Amino acid sequence: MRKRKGAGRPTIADVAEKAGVSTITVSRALRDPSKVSDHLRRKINNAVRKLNYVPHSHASALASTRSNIVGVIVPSLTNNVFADTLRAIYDELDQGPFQVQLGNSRYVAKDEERLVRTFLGQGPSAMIIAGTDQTDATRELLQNAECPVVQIMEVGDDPIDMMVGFSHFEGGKAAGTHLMQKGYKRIGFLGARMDPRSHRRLEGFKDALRIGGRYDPDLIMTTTVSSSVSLGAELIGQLRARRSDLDAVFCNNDDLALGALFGCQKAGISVPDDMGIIGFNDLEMMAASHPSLTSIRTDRYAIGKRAVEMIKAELDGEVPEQKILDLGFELQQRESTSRQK
Amino acid sequence: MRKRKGAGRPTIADVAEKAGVSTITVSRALRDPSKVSDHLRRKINNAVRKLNYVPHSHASALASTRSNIVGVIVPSLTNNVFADTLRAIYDELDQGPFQVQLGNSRYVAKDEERLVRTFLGQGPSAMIIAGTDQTDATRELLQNAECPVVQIMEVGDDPIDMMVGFSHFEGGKAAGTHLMQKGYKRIGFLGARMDPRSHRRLEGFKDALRIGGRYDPDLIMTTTVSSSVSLGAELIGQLRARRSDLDAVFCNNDDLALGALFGCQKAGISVPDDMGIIGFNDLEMMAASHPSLTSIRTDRYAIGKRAVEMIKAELDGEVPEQKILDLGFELQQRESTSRQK
DNA sequence: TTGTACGCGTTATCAA
DNA sequence: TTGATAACGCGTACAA
Repeated sequence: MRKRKGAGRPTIADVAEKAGVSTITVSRALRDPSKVSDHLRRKINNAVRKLNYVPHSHASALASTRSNIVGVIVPSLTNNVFADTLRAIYDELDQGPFQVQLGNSRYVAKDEERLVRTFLGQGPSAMIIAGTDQTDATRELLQNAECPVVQIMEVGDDPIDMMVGFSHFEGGKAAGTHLMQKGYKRIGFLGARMDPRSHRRLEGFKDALRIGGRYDPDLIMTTTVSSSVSLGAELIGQLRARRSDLDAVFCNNDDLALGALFGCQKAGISVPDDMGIIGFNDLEMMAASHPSLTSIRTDRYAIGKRAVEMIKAELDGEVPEQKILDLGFELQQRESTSRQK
Repeated sequence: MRKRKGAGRPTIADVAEKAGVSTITVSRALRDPSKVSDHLRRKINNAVRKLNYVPHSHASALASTRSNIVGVIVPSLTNNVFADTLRAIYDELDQGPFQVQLGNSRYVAKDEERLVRTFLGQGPSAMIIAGTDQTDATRELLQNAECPVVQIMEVGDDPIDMMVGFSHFEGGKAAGTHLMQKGYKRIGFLGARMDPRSHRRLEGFKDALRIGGRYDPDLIMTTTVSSSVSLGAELIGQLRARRSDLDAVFCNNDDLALGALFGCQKAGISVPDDMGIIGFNDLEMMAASHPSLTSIRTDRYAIGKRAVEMIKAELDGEVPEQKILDLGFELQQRESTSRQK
């Protein structure tokens, strides 16, 4: 007699025996209660409670070739922008039977591809992935995946499946337009990391300035170094050293904007009178600073929430109203661009 | 004949056939190459490559009652403090065969317990959990779990298994001592969230002030509201309204400290001359602000890194040098507490 | 609505 | 060092 011991915990067979039914009835009662009569369902639920039965997700995944995992891939764990979205995803998914599997691609396309491969290997219920700049191989993997796929944080023309986000090009354009409207003339751009979304913000910014006749490539200062507050102070210092007539900057993100503010304060430059500053994302601190900082507000929590809602709808067989959801953005004007003309 | 289709991808049996060996030999070659002869190992590795075989983690977990999952439970996804540690955990774990399973307890002990239950149900290779304040039930679950368990972010007397972190009590004490040394007399405390670690920082702070003869409970201002920069400005305003003679504050964390700085600037109070400010954690922005902000530096990345190293060592059967690892902290003095006496 | 029989892909057990 | 066989716990297919 060769018995293996297993994990020792109750199985669906134990529940079935206690409830006096077959295992498949228990299985059905747990996954879709409507398929089992009230009478048996009650008995089964009682047995589950008494035995403290917990479904064995690996066995379930193996038998059904479908796991309850939702794979989520983001390029950064420390960027606040993704933190809010992740929080929303966890908040939404924790209700149901799903498990989040989180991957960090570190802004490296090949790492992203590897993660997608690994996650798809688990037969996920759905995939959520940041951005629209996947490699061809990654796109193909996801297209062939038999599960809903949502690209988040931005929108574009060519979704793998679904998309929730906003247009970074339009966001950058709005920032540029705003600075011109406030009367600033020599308007610069500070950019860190310069991932594809940053590039699109820059393109939108350029577009606005060209239209306004104020585009000057000499005022654009970017680096691939990752973003930080200190870097904002550094970059604005460098740009001013190059062009002392600079009178406003659009910062790639809020960390840089805060750093630029500190840099100006150290150099004795008055914000907003001698220098206008606008950031991107509108993190909580932007409203609290002194002077308060203008920014482009994006609803990152909503992006995560809606992404999960779209997934749930598709899994429930609902026909989606739209595959692409543009949540837009909103310019929050504050003191840093409100100069007395 | 009733064939089910499976996931369609190559299985260990396909590899075995191609290599001309049995399945179990392939299994062994993959898990512990030293158990298989060079000759067969080479053939197997070739077959794996040719078929593009990827092990099926659910099947493995089912058969072995042990998954490659490392469960990680933190109380917040948006708090930068945990973001750095998480990044380290992902960096370390991405190398090996492990998968991170991340849970967000939202600072709710019951949610934490539920997550622990769920994760343990997956037969994890290890568990990492923030803090030392688990419920009795959670402790018992983890104690009975047949895997390494590391409590992170703080150290204490009574580890479930292992611990990596530092003493929040001592950190708070160092902050209080520093403010007294700099000559501040009426020293307050600003605290948000007030989770157990915040409480221990406060206790350390009180201890220092009592020793220095400067303890005044009237100068302690706390709230259970979650921390933010805006809140820092608000709290220091409230505390000053109550006690206009306040001349320094120890802020529970850096967000509050930055907010307190902004609050002072708005009210026309000079930092550090009329108000000393010290934060906790030393986020990157603290060195960049104007004036720069003193803080207690903690090495959050190292905490994650060391936690994973301890896990790997224990899984490799090594005898740990120590079950409790205190990584300490370091006071970073900056302008916000450097007044001209 | 309920049940029977079997397979999902892997590893533990025992034997050689 | 290698292999045959039987689990691991559950869901699918088919039948009643």
